[in-house]
Amino acid sequence: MNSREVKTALYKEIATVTKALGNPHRLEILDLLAQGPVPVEYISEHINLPLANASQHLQVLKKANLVNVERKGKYIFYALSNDHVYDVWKSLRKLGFNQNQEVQKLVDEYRQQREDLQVICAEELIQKLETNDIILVDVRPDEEYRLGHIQGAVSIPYTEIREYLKELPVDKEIVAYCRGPLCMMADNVVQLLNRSGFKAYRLDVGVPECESFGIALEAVAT
Amino acid sequence: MNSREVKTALYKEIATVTKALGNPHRLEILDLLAQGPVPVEYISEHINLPLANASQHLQVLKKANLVNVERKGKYIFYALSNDHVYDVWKSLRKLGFNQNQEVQKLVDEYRQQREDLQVICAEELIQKLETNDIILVDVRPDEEYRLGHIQGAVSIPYTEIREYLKELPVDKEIVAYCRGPLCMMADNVVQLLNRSGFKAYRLDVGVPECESFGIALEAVAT
DNA sequence: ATATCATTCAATTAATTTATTGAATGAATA
DNA sequence: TATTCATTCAATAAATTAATTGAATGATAT
Repeated sequence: MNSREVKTALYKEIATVTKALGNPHRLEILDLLAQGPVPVEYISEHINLPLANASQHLQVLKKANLVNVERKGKYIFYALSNDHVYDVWKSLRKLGFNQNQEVQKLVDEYRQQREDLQVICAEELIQKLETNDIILVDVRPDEEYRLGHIQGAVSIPYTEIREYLKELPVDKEIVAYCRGPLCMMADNVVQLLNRSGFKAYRLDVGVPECESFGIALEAVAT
Repeated sequence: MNSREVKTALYKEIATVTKALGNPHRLEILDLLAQGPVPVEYISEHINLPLANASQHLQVLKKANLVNVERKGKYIFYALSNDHVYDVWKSLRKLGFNQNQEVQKLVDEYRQQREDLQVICAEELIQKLETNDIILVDVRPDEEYRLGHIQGAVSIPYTEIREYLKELPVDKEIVAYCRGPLCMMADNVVQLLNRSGFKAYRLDVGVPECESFGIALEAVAT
């Protein structure tokens, strides 16, 4: 095997993995799996994809070694096979945001309620946690909260936020977070909270990035 | 536009960019463009791809905003549109190496002459440059050397190394480098040098990564 | 042991991607 | 202004990918 042949084979191999990533549904699956291992059914429901279809895409990811499979009782749980996978997704996301005006426009349009939407970064959260007495709210589905959430956060799924409006203290700042930059669950919650008289912020990173910023996580023991 | 529609559009946009990356030839083009802006013809020759085919792939990259186009005289130069593109390629490369045993096997097999191949990392190069009196050799094609190389390096394209064997001093250590981890030009040179009685190493990073390790680059004024 | 049911498979169709060929463009130089 | 030639376009055929449907697995738990 000469150098040209090795090179051809190398790029082919890496392109195979890249191809497995090059599908909107599969990217969304990875973004969801970054929250923690979940069964096929959960994926199918949460990203609005027929079950057989979700399974098929998972097979593609599995063949590319991007996900791990583990059976627990009745369900088969899929998980990202390691941190490199999320790293790639992060850099793809960043590239998409910076290269593609379409992407930026989409997010900007959806977040045009920016007067109501104050975003804070990881460092600001750490500072607020140290100096202020804030309430940290995890607005993802409860399943994902249980798999892992920021230390001290309470779980209020975005679908249930209205029921908690009366219970939340108006005199404390509230920081809401969700899956990550492309996730809009926190946006909606923060908007509603601010319009209801609270002082609320959204965290600009999601649970998967937290540890790299020195934000400790914890999980609900099962 | 509701949240589901925004999400679908977002993932679709990012998947479009990812798809543009998901082809072996296009990945190799990006790896080459990371060395500096070159015309279509240069790409076609160096990655062994018919001209019309190379052009076609470049159009795909262009449509995805991954490359910039600039005419200079007779030639049209293509370049990576920004650092994010190389970041993605880097993380894909890392993922490919870690996930895919095929990739590792390929590189290992090609480098099975490991007795002859001592690899040093960026930090070790910096140390050697400070303490020892070494010779740093850029073994890429001269065009790429001129576009940018490590400060103080001399250009000895790997195709011409045999002609320089007599001129190189046997009493100094030699460090050779090339395009990056997937590039084998330095491997071949280092192997030949060591078998010819020199003390030679290969640098494990390429020119594009150098600056992030604090290794200064310089270019030949045109 | 068997019924349940979460998941995968299989087969079809439609859509997209790729390589190849030769012709067309169009900017730059003489 | 004409000619050169680097690059792109266009058209075709082959190969790959994706969605859909309903049937088939096969491990779990009763």
